[in-house]
Amino acid sequence: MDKSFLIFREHLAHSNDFSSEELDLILSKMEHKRVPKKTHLLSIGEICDFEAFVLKGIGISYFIHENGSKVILSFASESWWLSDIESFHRHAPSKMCIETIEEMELLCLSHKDKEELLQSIPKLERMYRLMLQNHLVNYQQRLLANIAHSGKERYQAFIEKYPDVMQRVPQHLIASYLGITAEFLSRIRADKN
Amino acid sequence: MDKSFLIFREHLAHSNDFSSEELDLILSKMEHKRVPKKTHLLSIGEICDFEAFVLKGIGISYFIHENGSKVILSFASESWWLSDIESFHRHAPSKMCIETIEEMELLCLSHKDKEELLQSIPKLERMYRLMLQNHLVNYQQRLLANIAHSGKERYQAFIEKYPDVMQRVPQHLIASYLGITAEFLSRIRADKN
DNA sequence: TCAATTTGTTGACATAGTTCAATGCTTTTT
DNA sequence: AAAAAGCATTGAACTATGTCAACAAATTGA
Repeated sequence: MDKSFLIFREHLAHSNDFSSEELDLILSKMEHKRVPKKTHLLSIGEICDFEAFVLKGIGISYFIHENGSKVILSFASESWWLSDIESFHRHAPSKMCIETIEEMELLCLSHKDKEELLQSIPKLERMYRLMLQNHLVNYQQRLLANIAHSGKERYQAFIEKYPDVMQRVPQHLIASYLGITAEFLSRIRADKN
Repeated sequence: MDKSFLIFREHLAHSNDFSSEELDLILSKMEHKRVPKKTHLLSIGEICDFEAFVLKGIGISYFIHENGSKVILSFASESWWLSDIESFHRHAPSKMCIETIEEMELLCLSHKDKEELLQSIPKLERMYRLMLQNHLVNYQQRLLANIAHSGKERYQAFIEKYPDVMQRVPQHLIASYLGITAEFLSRIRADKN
């Protein structure tokens, strides 16, 4: 077993009690991929057939605004998942793009393999449900922040919460994630207080 | 069996294949409640111990902004669920409020009963997972709209998507849901085109 | 190592959306 | 039926944020 898989085993073991055999079975279905930086993993209109656990590197998912600019939906670095949930589950053409920023190492699960795993390890269903719940709460809070807080406040909360991301991705992508323009973010940062 | 429960049976049967016995078991755990209008179901700091399926009426969940105003997180009318997922699952003090707007009829499930149901009907776990997925996609799209669309566009999308809600709740709450002020929504509506 | 591209900054101006205060209209309460 | 409370509208002034354009700095690539 590749040593780099450890981060994933730990991730699974963390909040769940899978047996060693179950962990092996899960891992056996996950395809280890190495992807160069600035590479598209999913384009608009394609059907997303992966749920990728990030072993290394950082990637983004984003929509394209009518005016052509990117709207960042999420960043995914080590121990996060990268996928278009909607497309993956409904087998529908994706409305978003996914691409790498740095070189990435991923563990990818296909829809078919995921269903098989869920059949053989019912406990997994629960893990996914809990994961989705946490995810959902995150989106709720982000929506709330976008409605109730200023650009500056959102920026400050962001660097507090994701200091590493701040270092690893270009500022204009963070601006987009925060729902402000790159220029405005630059001004916020230039502000003395 | 109360005839009004039918809407819930249909809801469950719709996308899932529960046996009649399973449906009965689920229903047996759900407490039927009638709640007058303008009634608090959950206040900040309380632990939310219900997931309520709406048989009738309409309610809201909202946060209180630092300046004292409400920020509406969601409306819930017939066939929707009303709960604070975060508080319910983590047994944590709630950061939001839930209250009725019209008189409501609810089917409430407690945390303990939910866990018991999940034990006896593993298929339920899957249903919840799928429900959460849809929910999540909704929040993603709403976040996206808040970042990428103007107040006017969001308003137009809203009346398109939830024409009934528009009729049933005061305008200023819809403004809050959309992330704009009541005054600005009024001006949008006054606009000729 | 030089050119090309991407990224970040700054200024001047434009605008979507807010704030506050006044007013009239409904709905609820008594 | 009157009073009170909540709700919607409007005007005027204000502010957070966007746009466009120019430029500087950093990174990448050949």
